Amino acid sequence: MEVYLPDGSTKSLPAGSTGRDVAVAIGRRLARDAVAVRVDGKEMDLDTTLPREAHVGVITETTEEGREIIRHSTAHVLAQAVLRLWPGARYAIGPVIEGGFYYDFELPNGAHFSDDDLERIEEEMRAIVAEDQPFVRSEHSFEDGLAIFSEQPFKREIIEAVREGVREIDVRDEEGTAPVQVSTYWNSPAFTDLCRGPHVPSTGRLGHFKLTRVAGAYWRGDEKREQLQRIYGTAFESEKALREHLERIEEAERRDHRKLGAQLDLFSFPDEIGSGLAVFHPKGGLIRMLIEDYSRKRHMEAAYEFVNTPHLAKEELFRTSGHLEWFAEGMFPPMEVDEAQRYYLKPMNCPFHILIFKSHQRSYRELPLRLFEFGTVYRYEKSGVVHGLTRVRGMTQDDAHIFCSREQMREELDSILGFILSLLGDFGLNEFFLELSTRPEGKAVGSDEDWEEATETLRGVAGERSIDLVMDEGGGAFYGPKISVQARDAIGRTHQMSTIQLDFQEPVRFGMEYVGADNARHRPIMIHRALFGSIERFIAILIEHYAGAMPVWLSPEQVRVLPVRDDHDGYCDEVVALLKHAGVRASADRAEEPLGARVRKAKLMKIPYILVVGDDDVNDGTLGVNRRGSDRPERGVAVAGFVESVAKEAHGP
RNA sequence: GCCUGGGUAGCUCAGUUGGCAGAGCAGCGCACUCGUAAUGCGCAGGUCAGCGGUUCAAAUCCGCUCCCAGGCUCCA
Repeated sequence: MEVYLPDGSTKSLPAGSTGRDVAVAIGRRLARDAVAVRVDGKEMDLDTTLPREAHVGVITETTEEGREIIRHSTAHVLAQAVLRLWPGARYAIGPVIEGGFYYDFELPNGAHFSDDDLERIEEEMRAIVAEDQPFVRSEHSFEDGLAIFSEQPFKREIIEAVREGVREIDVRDEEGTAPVQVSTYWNSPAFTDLCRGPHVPSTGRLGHFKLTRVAGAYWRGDEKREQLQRIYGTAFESEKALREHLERIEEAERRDHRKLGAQLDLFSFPDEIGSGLAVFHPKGGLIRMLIEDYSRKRHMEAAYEFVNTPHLAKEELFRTSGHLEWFAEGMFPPMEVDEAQRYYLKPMNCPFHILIFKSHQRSYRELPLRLFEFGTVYRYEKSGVVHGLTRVRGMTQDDAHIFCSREQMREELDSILGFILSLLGDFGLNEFFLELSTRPEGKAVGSDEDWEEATETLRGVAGERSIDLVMDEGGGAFYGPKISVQARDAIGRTHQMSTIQLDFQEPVRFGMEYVGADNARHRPIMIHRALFGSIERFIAILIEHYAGAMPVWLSPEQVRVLPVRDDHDGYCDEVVALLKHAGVRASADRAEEPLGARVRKAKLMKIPYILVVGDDDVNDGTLGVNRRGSDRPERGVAVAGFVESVAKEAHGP
């Protein structure tokens, strides 16, 4: 038989050879690292007998595909371990997810896993690995499959779903045999699981895993269905790779903005105020002000106009806008002001900006009219979803609504996108991709044609940038499709930042018009856009991106000056005064504690420059400069030169 | 909302079988005057999240409530 390899070469092997034979024929090392094979584009077990002619690639353990197979195989071992420890447990699904896997169970008598169970389960899993049980594939008809899993309602439901064609299944029809209908794997006579595969050849191939947490999860993600017990874990090909992965997770935890926010005294969430409602302390407030001021400056340059609107409004406004019809579940319940009048906290700023547009008759000469506001909105997020500053119940959007003609919209959208990328870049976010969210089925207003035109316009604008575009079907707002800009942070995570929404509906609902050059009345279209998303979220992302060490221009305290002894105080004060005069945020920390302790405190606050001044400096007019990120302080730096260079850095873009 | 874990001093966390509420850091006071990531001594600090119950006795056991974290999107 002939085997075509990915590098274009061909190998002849005896008929009936397996994937493993191919790996062995290529090399010993490859055979050792192989976990599965790809045959004509399909992943298969190493021990699968190959067809007479096939394109075969060996999947090795260090590739993403190889790791997925290891993780998936480990999930089966997890299921087997749980079934050993909880006889009568029912098992549902155990897929691979990004960076790991999970498996869902229903334990007998409504039992739940606790954190302590994880260790017991891991131990049992190690026993299964030590037993080196082979993974053996067998194929069955639907009827046999239902019989094998007669005690397993979740497995039966999956088989039924496959039979009814609700789910895709990997149907293989080789050499004219009947299509595979249901495939199972067993790795000991006592444990069989329903699975498409492939798997590693035997459990002995596994072992570098960790169970990370337990959680509740609904069967098929449907909150009306059974709540199952989920165990999350991850697995790697080696102990070293596993350890590195766990260290990466720790790194992410170190960067957690909630933790850093408390350590750096930036903000807090007092219980007395309520869930998802933050207060900004002086240092956090300063960062916030700096971000807002910079944004205002850029918006001013980009010909936006600044408006202000209140936080609440009468029910009627949100009826007109459609929010009460389409967004009510995201809104706080109304306030009854008197019998006849109900007020709502605003979940969005758009209705208010529309009213500003409508305050007098508009001419085409005024368009595009760009109204900008740092608008604080309130949204009722379910108690389980609030998270630090990234998912809150009260937030301030850097929100603008642009009213323009249909002829202007494309150019306007394009310039907004350019504006966004440039502004985010100034904050050190430079890696992006775009996401296009389309009409949410059953949750949208407006005609199909309008949606089509809006979606295509956005697609066109996005397509002109050389940035990846991914689709998010059904993810748009009720009034229109949107482009969101996703940014990648310093440790590779992506965050949704900006959104641009194109809206033909609100202008209709509010009866907006302008007078055209033809002296006739026309309907404007409306663009909603927020660049930071919300200031709160944006600050959270910056904190995590920079691990709390904000760029100099955004650091609440840029320079701290430490006199070695108290007879250096006078010189220290002079240096602070010079820095302040140059527009640098500087302060002194007197010699009431040992120098080392003061340096440490300043380091913990992640202050960009720590200056130490002592006898030599007083005599020579110099400084000792301890720069953030370097552990070697520089002595004898001239004051004037330092002040000039740090002042430049302190002012930002 | 649901599942799991948690809530003890400002922060991080101990607290055994139910038997006087603990430590480190931070704060305050005194001494120390120091050249680059923790000076020493002392003092103060608590409705053990809240409410109810069991008990001679509850941080600890039971019930309810509130708050926080993770998960509930990844599909054999």
